[in-house]
Amino acid sequence: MQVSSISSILKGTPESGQKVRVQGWIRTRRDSKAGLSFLAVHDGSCFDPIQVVVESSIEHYESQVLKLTTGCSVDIEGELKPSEGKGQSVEILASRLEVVGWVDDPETYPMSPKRHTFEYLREHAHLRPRTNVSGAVARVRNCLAHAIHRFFYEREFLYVHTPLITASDCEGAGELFRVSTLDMQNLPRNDKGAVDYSKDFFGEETFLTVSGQLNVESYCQSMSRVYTFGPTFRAENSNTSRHLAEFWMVEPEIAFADLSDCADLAEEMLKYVFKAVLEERADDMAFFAQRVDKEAISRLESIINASFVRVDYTDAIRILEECGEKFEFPVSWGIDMASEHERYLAEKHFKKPVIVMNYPKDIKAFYMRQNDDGKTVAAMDILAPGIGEIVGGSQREERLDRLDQRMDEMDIPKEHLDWYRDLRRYGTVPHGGFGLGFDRLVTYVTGMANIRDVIPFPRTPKNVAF
RNA sequence: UGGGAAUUAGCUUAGUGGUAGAGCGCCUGGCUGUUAACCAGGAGGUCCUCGGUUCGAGCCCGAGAUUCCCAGCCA
Repeated sequence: MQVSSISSILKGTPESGQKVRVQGWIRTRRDSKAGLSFLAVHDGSCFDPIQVVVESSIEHYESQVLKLTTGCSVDIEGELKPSEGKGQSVEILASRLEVVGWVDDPETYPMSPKRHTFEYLREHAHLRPRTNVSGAVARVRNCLAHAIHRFFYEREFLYVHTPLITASDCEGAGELFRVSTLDMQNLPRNDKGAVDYSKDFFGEETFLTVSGQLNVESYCQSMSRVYTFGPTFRAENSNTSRHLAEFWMVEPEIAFADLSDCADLAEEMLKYVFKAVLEERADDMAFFAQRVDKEAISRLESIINASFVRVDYTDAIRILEECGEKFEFPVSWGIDMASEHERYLAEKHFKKPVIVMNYPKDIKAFYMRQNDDGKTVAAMDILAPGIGEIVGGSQREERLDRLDQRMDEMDIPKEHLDWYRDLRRYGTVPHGGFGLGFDRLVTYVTGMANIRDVIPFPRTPKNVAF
């Protein structure tokens, strides 16, 4: 007999009165000595489990059904019928129940049916998808990823698979993880005593990428509208609730575009995916609003229906200077804003996502386009309440002479970036894009407090156990 | 990487230098179309590790490990 997902059953297929078969795992078992057991069975297809009623007349009731505990896997057939109890509309009256896998020792089963701390769940990352919260996060994460691809596909963007291994170490986005096949116990040396990377796999030093942007720009210069969506790596010793050593980033790049076009794209994309998650994962979002963050749903609704605030860096600094708030780090034009400043703008002053534009050139990357004022570059950050920077983007410097000038000023070696400079030599166009921290997006949408709880197996300093 | 906090039963935790406590979970029994079920009973402890002070250390001191929070770096 064909297996139905619990999601499709709760949506009405098959209909009440028909035979159904489900496969899943026991969440809880409650017995009535009057001769019934109630099983909550889930299969991950939606937030809710389905209630299965098992009468004592079923085969192996005493020896098996009464021994079922949280986590056991089962294969059940029965009749779908309206529930006689409160709390669910339909339930399955079981006619056959097969225990596929038992739980060895119910007392020490780590996912016992009770509340667990997030720290505890992280230590059991392989079992935490069995919990309500991790399951809901997984479905929302999936929904967001799918919506992002859909958003770009509908707008004729090309999804480009940029490389994860790179020789460029000068993108200025942080410390890199080395990639090497050299024998660490016996490193080849050159005549100066330095490690001889010409003996390494690629014949030179290589690293895991910190961004796909430079590569995706190459495709942008032919395909017009492109994006990459993949893992990126930063070897920073960051110990915060919003940093990962391995995280996923969405990086669109558009040709014949300026900074304002980039900001428009980012805003449109965020609204699109917020709308998608509210429509497609209403069950999980209701759970987050109830148990994790009261504002989880209302926050997204209010953002969908309003424009993001756009403010020039120079004006943002003035707001901070004149607000009367005591900051740990003093505010003046030219500073790289600290968390407290970004939080003040997003959480207290504007109380919604803020797009800060046109930053001082000295605190931004070499590839960002210089503005005519000689002081700023066409860069933007989107600051989200509770998260901080969720998007960072810019219009890129499309003029080769200006790009070279910035590379010289910032001591960026050119030998690995001749190909990037070529893009300005042959049919250059104004273009730009942004990077969206996908895991930060999931954190923001769900209202979860820690980014380590929105990615299946978080990589942070001293943590690669799974 | 800096500053702070934490580590006691399967989990969450209380614990005042002198016999190790609770709630939940688990097991057993009772009760009930149950749904955070309820009632009664029971089992369950390397008090993070090493060293020190003390007649005596879960508690005081030192070192280490790990985790969390804040900050920095960023997405």
